[in-house]
Amino acid sequence: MKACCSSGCGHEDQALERAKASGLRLTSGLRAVISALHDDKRQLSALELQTSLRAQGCGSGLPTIYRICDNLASAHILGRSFDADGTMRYYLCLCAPDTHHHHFVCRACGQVSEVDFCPLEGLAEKLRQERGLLLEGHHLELYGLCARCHQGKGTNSP
Amino acid sequence: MKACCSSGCGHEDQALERAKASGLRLTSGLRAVISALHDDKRQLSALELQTSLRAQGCGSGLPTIYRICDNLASAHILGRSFDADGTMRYYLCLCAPDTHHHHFVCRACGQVSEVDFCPLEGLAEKLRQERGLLLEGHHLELYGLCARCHQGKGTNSP
DNA sequence: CTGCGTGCAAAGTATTTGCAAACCG
DNA sequence: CGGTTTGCAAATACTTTGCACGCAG
Repeated sequence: MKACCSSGCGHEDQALERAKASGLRLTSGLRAVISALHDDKRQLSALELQTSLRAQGCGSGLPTIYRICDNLASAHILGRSFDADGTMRYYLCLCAPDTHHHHFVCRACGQVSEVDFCPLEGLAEKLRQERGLLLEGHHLELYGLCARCHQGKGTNSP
Repeated sequence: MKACCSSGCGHEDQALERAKASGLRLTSGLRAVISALHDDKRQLSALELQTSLRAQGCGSGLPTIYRICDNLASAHILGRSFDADGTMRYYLCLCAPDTHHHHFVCRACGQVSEVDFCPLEGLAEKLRQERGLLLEGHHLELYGLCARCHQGKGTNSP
């Protein structure tokens, strides 16, 4: 029983469709990467992805995994970030590529929730008036406890 | 004529004091790192720091620079972040260690301004009520054009 | 069939570690 | 003087690249 997004979950197929639309070939490695990131909703490093792919029976090497992820990131299907020790991590980006949104990372289970609004609404205006700073963008990552880890008081282990 | 913080600028001395208070020895390498980060207000990588130190006549090697920065970061005198290609960068953190604040990085000149308020005031409440997410912290980086690069329309080159 | 995607091996680059010598306090 | 800091060399870890082969479309 795979944990999924609450809704009927066409997310995985949707990601594959978008990959195809971007001109990528739907190879077994690519499918496995999307599937892995979809099931395990944490941000995964290349090494973790490889482990996960092996469990699916896909023996892709690290270079291949990096390349698949690069391709998917270029197509805005995956996002990339760096964790505290500088390791690159990938996550499935379900929102439309042009939708401004943020990520909430659970400190306990590592799961990532997408937050579809931006809490920095009036900030650009404020910074411009008070400091003369022209705000063009921002990078925001939220962390804490997700609903399950918080309410259940237990670890929502993946 | 060194560009400085507008005010009388005891920032450099203040950082050194804090380092001493944390039990660090005020060696020439440490002084040079603080001085470099103070003058050039961008976020610097270890390699850039080395170049800058050499200009000051300090020939410290990379491992030493990493160690100095580690020490200063542990004492909350430096902050660390990773740029888009995963390289570690250090910056002087002038606010008190327990003051919650953020950084605005100028896209043109690279200079970092500290923003001493937090634009995410009501967010924790909102996330908890609407999604059951318990927000414990966040990482926010703002980028755009600083006052000089914006108003002067020229590049405020360092 | 045609060329993108993959596998493997090897190269790079950034960062860390070990140990003896140098230095701060 | 005693323990922290440094220098150098070498190790480690992560990521990228080159090239021949295989598979998707």
